[in-house]
Amino acid sequence: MPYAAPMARPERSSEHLATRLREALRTRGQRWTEQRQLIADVLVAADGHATGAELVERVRAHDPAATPSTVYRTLDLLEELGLARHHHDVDGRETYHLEPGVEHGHLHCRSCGAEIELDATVAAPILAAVERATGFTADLDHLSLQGSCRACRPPMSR
Amino acid sequence: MPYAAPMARPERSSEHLATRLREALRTRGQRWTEQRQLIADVLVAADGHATGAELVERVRAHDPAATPSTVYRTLDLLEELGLARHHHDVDGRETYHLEPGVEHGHLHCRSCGAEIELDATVAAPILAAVERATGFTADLDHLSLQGSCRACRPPMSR
DNA sequence: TAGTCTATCGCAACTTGTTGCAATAAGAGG
DNA sequence: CCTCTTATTGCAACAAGTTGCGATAGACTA
Repeated sequence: MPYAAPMARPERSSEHLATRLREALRTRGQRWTEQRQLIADVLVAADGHATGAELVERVRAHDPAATPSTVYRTLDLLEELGLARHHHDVDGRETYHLEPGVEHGHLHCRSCGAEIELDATVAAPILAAVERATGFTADLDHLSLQGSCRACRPPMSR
Repeated sequence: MPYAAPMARPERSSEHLATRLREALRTRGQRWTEQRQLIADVLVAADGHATGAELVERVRAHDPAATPSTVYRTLDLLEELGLARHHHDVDGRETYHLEPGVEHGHLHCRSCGAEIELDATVAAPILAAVERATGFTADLDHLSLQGSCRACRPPMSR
């Protein structure tokens, strides 16, 4: 049994993101454009994680007229609408991913570079420990730890 | 009794950092320069936390000839020598602080903006919970959580 | 003190994002 | 289909860091 099993994800088809985006924009009096469709599609295609710069590059591959400012503004918008998230990776670069619908945290292994996602069930005892130790209610979505994963941890340390 | 008391810090005088830096540089065949002295002094004076840009600005206030590249390279060097640390704040900006000699993590309250430092004693049960839940050995130095502190948490939530 | 080796510095160009503003175009109404 | 309002876009300038390279200057030796 894996100790941090990949979580089951809700559907993530391009059509669904596009639809949700389109509806959210309508109700806010905002506009549906081809660029926004394209950016949503690219983000879907990048399913795992992608940095801002990577997304800009991929969007421009499809539509050279698109500018970084548009891409970043659209990503901000997706985030505002709760359809995507970003956090800053170890080098400070922005990393975007679709909002999986399920809150989750990240573990980053400094030896092998692995990124492990942490779902609410696995994280619950951790958040409970935070609360007991500090009185602080932490957001799972912003829980991002670095260290050594089980495979990389030197057997003798501690 | 505060739930996350400020930790007792070891001495942090400018002289001590400068001395440690000078010695570390010597043993590595590296050089002691006025700029490095100045940058170390500025970092000491900024005791709490300071962003990279703030440090650059303060260094240039004392020595307008200093360039950003030199400041950032020196900060990297201090980090390599274990004398300073940096992490990325909520906006992705680099925040530097002196290595306090004691590992610690950070809690950031999203309501009031408070930054709370978390020492090893307080954090121990949290790291233990991480290990139990995931098999992952986390670095306290990179533990950085966002959420609501005890004072800001809405009384009825959860 | 002078000479030598090479680490460090300043510069300039580049990367990753962000922001203000004028031009464009989405979408609603006639 | 045309018009009008204003959200969105592209542009250009800026902010925060990073990197390669030639010039400068520590620090060791004689």
